[in-house]
Amino acid sequence: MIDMSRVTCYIVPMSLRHGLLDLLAGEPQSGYDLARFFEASMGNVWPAQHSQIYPELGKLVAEGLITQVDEGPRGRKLYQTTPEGIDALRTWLRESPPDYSVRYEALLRIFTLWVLPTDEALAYLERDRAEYRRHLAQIETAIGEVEWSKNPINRGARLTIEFGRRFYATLIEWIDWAAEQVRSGTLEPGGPLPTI
Amino acid sequence: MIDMSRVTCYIVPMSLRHGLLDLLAGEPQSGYDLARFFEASMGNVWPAQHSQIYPELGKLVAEGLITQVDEGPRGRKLYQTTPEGIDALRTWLRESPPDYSVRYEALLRIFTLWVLPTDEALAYLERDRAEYRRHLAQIETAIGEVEWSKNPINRGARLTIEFGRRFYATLIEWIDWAAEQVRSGTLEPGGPLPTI
DNA sequence: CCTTGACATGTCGAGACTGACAGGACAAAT
DNA sequence: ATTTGTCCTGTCAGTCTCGACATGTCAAGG
Repeated sequence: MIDMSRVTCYIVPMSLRHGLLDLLAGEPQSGYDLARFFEASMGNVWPAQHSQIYPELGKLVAEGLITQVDEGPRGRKLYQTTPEGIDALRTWLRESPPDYSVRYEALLRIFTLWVLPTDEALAYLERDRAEYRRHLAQIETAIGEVEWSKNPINRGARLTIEFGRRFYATLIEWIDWAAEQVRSGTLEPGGPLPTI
Repeated sequence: MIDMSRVTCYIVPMSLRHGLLDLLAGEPQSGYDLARFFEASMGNVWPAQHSQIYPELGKLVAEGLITQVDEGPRGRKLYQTTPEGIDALRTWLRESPPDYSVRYEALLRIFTLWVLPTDEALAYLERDRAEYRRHLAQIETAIGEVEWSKNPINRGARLTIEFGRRFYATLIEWIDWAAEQVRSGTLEPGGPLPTI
């Protein structure tokens, strides 16, 4: 007899695989394309290295969720999502609960900023700010360059990209505020409470 | 001879350990406290389960970065960060490059929203919106309840919490915009391009 | 008395993820 | 001719992370 009281696990992370299924639902792409595209768009909410992408593509082919539609120069393999793959995406959205948790190391570090002297903390925030400006610029470039109107897939992606834009704009506004607080001595002993 | 051309790795993730070092730098806390606190504050940028926290506390004690300062009822163990632990935090901030990547599964899903019919996509966004409102409310409660003025540690945490507040406010504004786009047929074949 | 539920600490196996390693194809420049 | 650089696919060891499992304490209420 199987002890059914023990069988309580239904968790299905596998975010990467669903990201890939989405990206391969439009134009066929290679693992190399995907790795680069991840950097620029989906990578803003779910980063992935090629070392993780290639094995996953293999599994997806084995399960019939994508197929290799062509082979280009230098062994370049082009994949595309099958109808079964699209079904898998639909099931994923419908059946599994979203994971609303956020992981952001760069912000975790701000918690610890009090261990640095004020001037060093300010320099730290300045470096972060520059990074955020880069991200914002990159997203705005993407918004300007890609043909979003093409199909529902691209227009759907445009929705998320728009969040990216607002996200980095908010980050920059926030970090300016934070720098102002630090400048006024918040991180020093007996310093003032941050004010909104 | 060691082939130095191969020694190129310096990566130090270990975010959790530094999160714990920060949290234990003020009032002594137990693993149980930390697990609960993670949910409410640091967990907004770096979630952690107790099953990961307890072993990490053991390692930190072994390395002398925290010490057990007291034992309460029910075997409750109270830890506090040592001066060496604070040094480790400072070194972390100074020597290791921040990881600016964001992981957010709930937003990854929005990429794929086009596989659902418009009405179902709208219901999906509505559920997300409710979730974001919950998070925002929780953060605003935390802002109102905690004594942020106490010390630099708490005031530093207040900086990050403030970002959480703005983050969820931005999410809600964005999702209202996204729902409006979906309502106007963006995810249907031949639908309009999202407009800002 | 005994059940229920919150408090509290811990382990474990499996899967996710990373950086490093490895190697081949093709184009352009030297 | 050969070097350099980008393109392109892949593997692997080690770490991180999670859900499930396991165990025990204490207080309150029935």
